[in-house]
Amino acid sequence: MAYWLFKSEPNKWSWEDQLAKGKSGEEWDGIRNYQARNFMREMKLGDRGFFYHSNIGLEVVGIVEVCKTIHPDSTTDDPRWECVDIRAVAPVPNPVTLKAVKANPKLADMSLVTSMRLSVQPVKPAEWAEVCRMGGLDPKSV
DNA sequence: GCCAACGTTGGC
DNA sequence: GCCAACGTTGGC
Repeated sequence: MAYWLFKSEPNKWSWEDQLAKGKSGEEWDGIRNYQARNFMREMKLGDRGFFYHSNIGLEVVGIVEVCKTIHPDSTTDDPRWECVDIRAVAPVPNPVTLKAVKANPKLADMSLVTSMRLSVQPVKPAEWAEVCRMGGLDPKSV
């Protein structure tokens, strides 16, 4: 299983919005960046991801999973843009802030730190476990 | 609201 | 194919 990180501005699409969609999930549309799209193409059903609030909050607030693999983005007619669907799995009991990520030497190479502007990012298994631990989650249970 | 980083566009 | 101009993202 692979791990990812999804960024969203909470005033546009928040963790609460995602939670409200429940098990059916929601299209992760609006991505207009090739790198981000290419990562979504690599995603498989059941892959896990962090849900990160950018701009407001600046913290990892939830765990999501990929519930539909790559398909055309319904918000555009441009065939270049595709996306996956994700659904909420669990909230993070103690949201992990960007500040805390930056302060943790183990996470110095995380894309969140090194590729600040990328809106869909891969997360290494060790980083996944570390952020889960910081958030108060057992990595084995999510 | 500012501005740095960086991706994209378009003229040549 | 280069590179300057421009637009967007996102932390601060």
